[in-house]
Amino acid sequence: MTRKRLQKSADAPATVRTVAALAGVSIASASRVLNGIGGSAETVQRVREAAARVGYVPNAIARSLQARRTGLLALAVADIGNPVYVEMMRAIEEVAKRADYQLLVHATGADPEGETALLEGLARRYVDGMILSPLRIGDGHLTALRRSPVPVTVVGQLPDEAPFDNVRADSHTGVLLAVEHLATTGRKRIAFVNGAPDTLPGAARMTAYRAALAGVGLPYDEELIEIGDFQYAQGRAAAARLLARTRPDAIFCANDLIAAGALHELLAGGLRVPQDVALVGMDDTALAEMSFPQISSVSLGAAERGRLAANLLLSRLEDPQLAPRRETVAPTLTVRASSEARQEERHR
Amino acid sequence: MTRKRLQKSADAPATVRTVAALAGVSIASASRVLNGIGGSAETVQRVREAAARVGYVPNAIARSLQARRTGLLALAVADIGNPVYVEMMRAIEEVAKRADYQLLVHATGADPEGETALLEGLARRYVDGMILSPLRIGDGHLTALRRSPVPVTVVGQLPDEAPFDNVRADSHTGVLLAVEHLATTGRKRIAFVNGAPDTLPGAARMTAYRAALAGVGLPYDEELIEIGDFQYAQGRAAAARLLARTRPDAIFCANDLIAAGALHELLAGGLRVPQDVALVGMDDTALAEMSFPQISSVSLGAAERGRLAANLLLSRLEDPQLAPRRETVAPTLTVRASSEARQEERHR
DNA sequence: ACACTCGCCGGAAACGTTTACAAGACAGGG
DNA sequence: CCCTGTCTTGTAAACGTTTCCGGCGAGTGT
Repeated sequence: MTRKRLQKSADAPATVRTVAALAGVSIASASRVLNGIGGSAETVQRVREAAARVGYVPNAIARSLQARRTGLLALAVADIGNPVYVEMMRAIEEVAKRADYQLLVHATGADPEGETALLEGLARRYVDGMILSPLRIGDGHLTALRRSPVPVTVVGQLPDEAPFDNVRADSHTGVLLAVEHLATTGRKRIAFVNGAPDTLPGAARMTAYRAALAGVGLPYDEELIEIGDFQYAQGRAAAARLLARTRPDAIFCANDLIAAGALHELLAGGLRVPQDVALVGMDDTALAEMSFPQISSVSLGAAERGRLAANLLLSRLEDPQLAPRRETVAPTLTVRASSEARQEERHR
Repeated sequence: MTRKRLQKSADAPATVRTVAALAGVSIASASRVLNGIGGSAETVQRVREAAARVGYVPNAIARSLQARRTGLLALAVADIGNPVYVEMMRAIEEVAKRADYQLLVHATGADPEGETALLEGLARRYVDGMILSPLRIGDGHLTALRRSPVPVTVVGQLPDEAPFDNVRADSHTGVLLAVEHLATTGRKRIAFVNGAPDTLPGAARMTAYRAALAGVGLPYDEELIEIGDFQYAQGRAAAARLLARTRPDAIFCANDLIAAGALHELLAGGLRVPQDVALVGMDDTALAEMSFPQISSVSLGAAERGRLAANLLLSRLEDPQLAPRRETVAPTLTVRASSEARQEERHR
């Protein structure tokens, strides 16, 4: 049966059989040598040489089919332009690399079809597991998650009964931290520029804002609310509308991109930050540090969420029978120049 | 030979044979129905039903092995935290999607080992092609590129004789644009904050800066040069060193992250931008627009480079025999508030 | 009634790898 | 001299698909 064409069309990529034939051994021996298990000195030498001669590169797809694993993990995020996801990605990558997985990232662009398509595409075993951080989550997602042949860990709010590994931020406490901070430093008219209210974070932050106001004994005022999406441009436009309408003494923004936009509007309007208007963002990304003045921001622990998600996923890969787990990470507030107490003038 | 176990261990994922057995047809028929080609109404119905019952999800790995294509492209960039790569990625993704490829991104972290490892790993046919945008390029890269079984398009400088599809920016002209703009608006002491000089862009921008100075008839002054890397923090530190040492009337930065850092230092030092010191960045990313004042920046056409690279890759996938091609995209300067002409006071 | 086409079907090969298994070679110990 | 154990090798099955090909039944035209 070795009378198969030993020479293929000449430039077809070399396979293990090419190598084996050239070295004059069986494909089993060739494979063993190439994987560094067994083989007499003689065969090892011959196979190595043959492999080098034809420039043999193993076909990872075939290997994965046989091994039933690829060694790849995927991260799907809505918007990789948002630095908070970059942070999360870095954390995941570190954990993954330590367990000898490579991480691939896909930006779904917040479009739910893209996300389910990804679930139905990539997750068909191109990757061994997946971390998904959706902005919205619909029935489509849930059924896609359920059918997924590989484990998926979800970062973000998930219906309580959904049986998936899940890491969530505590937006509620995070918003509370920001509002309390602003209130205790004497601000009374605390505006809120939210992202899209039909997203999970958007909805959560909105209700948390109302609750927080009540908590510190401030009245809720429709006038002080504006809505954009979670991007810079829309956030900035929303801040502009807000400032054209009313004059808050503080603005809390649903993420740092929005906060950067608001800062821009404030400064362009000749207002001093924080003396005239204080500013607090959310996610505590590099952007908050890069702005001038630096923006106070509530961290929802993106890196920590990434780490946790990665670990959940890895442990599930080891033992698929595990019961679904759910972790929540605590927010922290970093106060920077944009919301320093009023009385102290800034100096440097 | 159908006496193979029809029931596997019960919870093993369903394969096409499971479906076929359940529907009482051959695997060939099952496969055909599942791919929507042929089949009598009767069988179509039975197979569909069986597939739904067992929650059949095709194994993409197996499919790819047979089809010898995966429908995936990869983009490897050094630092996904740099918005310029985000822009490039978006452009690539759009082109890829239109050709029915999905794009996966991997951040190599500028570490050359990671990059060659990626080439040798991913490119072993997990993806159909790859776009690589390395900061440095060594012999390791070149040989890895040569052995790669899938086509790789390189974005960035490449040795002239290297036979790979290649898209490059024109750093030289870009720097010239910036320096000429600053010079013609009356700036005489134009400082330069570079990134790592041992990277390809770093080296190119350095020599271009010297040439540009000569071009506009300004003297080259060591004092006006500082070096960081291409990140914000190092760039900012470099700008701080520069300002502690001397007093330029303009700063040109090798990318927008550095420029953002320089802006921070300038403002913190109480200097007015652009009245006291003008500022120009490079890459023209979202960051330049988000800063206050907005930063003038030279675009090296990241999106366009991405588009071109994607198209080169796609056309090579169609016809592997194509001769290697090389494209260069022209830079453009966007003047914003940070470098407006001196005499006009800014207003808004 | 016969030859022909046409659509559907199943068997089997193929994609490129790893690995279980058995067989052969050889050495050492009794 | 034989038995046993170790080491190496090759054959073949397996991973889960898709697809080539030959067969078969039904319909059509003469």
